[in-house]
Amino acid sequence: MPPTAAAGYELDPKLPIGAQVYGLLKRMIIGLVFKPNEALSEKELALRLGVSRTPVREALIRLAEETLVDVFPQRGTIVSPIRVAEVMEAQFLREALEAAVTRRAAEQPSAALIRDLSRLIDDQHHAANAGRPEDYMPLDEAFHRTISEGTGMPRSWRLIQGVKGQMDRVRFLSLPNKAHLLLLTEQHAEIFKAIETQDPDRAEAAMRHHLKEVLKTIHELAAEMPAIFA
Amino acid sequence: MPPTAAAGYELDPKLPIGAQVYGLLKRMIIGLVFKPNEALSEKELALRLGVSRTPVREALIRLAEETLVDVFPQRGTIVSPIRVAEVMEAQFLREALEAAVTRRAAEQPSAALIRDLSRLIDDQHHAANAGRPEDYMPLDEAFHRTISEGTGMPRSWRLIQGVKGQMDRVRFLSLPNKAHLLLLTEQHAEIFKAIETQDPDRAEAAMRHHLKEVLKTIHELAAEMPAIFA
DNA sequence: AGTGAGATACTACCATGGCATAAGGCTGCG
DNA sequence: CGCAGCCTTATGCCATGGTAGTATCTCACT
Repeated sequence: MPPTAAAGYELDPKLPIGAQVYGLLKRMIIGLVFKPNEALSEKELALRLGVSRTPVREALIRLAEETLVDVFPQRGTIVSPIRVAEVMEAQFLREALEAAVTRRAAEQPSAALIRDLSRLIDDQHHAANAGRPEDYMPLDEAFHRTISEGTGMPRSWRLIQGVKGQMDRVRFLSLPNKAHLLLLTEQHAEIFKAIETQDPDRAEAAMRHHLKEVLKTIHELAAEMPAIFA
Repeated sequence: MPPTAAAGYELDPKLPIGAQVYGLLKRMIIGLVFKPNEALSEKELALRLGVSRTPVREALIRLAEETLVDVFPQRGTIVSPIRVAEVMEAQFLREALEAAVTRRAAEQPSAALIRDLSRLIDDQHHAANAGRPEDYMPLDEAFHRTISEGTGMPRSWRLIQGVKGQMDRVRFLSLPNKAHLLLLTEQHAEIFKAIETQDPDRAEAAMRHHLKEVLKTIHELAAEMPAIFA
């Protein structure tokens, strides 16, 4: 999880500042530290992060491309509201991409891919039983990233990540419980088995089914908390 | 050397400079005005375009995300070489996205979509018979964009555009002749008919077949002119 | 002649300052 | 009392200067 809004932004001056600011702001937006419709000022962010406005601006431009912020020229920048239509489109695009990649993975899985996925599922099983979502989420992310990158498609993961932000923000609204984490792990295992046994149809179907889990919560949440939706 | 670059590439000071520089550089890279592996200096580009280095830098960052340029921190920026593996991945991702969108379009096509596509195909037929590729390319682009945006998925077009650059650069190497333009139009018409008659399977298949046309030329070209490939 | 170390010249990177523009409040008039 | 127009204030946008880092070139030394 990101540091809180109040304290502890530790930026490493040795690494490119712009990229760090981007990652930090993105995590804070997804983690709802910055709420939808909240104003984000270049000047104020730069002040609070202890950097100049240039890298902040670069980060905001990148976030705007992912529609996590809305930039109004000469007026201001706000955290974008959660627009149901956009979340649905993101879901659709992610499913299209990840289903295709998973199918490809199942066609010719490398030994390294099998090994990495297997290990990740073990770790997920432990984290799920511990019941701590904050430990689980990075493992979930790693699972999906590994399928893309382990199949020789690094760019597909970057595209998926770009659309995923909208969905993650919704997901963050509902803290999954232990049972839910175990269910997710079970679905991951199913995807893995299909890849391992080189069954593309089954792998694609399992991935599509898995991704639809997120969708289920959206409509419930939209009804519960309409304030932060567009 | 004049303060502005080659004629026809001038910038409107009233519009956001950064976005204009991005579009201009992208067109020049795809159009091979800037050759693969050619060095691009922030300072020199700014000088030639008559703007400051800041918007040039912003444009280069965006182009780097599309892997049209490679930025080496503190060293320099070059036009990325045409990497066959990247072109193949771009092709794969584009097909996954556009096949899904086309299927969706065929499920519930709006009247406006039918009308717009129909008109575009007429225009393409005329441009193809005239045999001028430079007139045809914008129409081709519009056809694909219209399917995405006319189906309520504006973001899908942005993703497609992001990966398309790599492929367009390859396509630019082989000037299509009149027969080829007519073939493309025929394929567009087939996609259109499938959408119009609400036949998702046929629409998706037609789009996949259409997109594979580009692939055919890649390997031939890679053999012909290995110099500009990675 | 070959090699290594240092100076140099280049790069992208970040900081800062001035600018134009648009929203919102205030004032004066109807 | 209501509305229109000005003005203040804040914003993002662009220009420019300084900094740190890297490759190359030079020259001394082996």
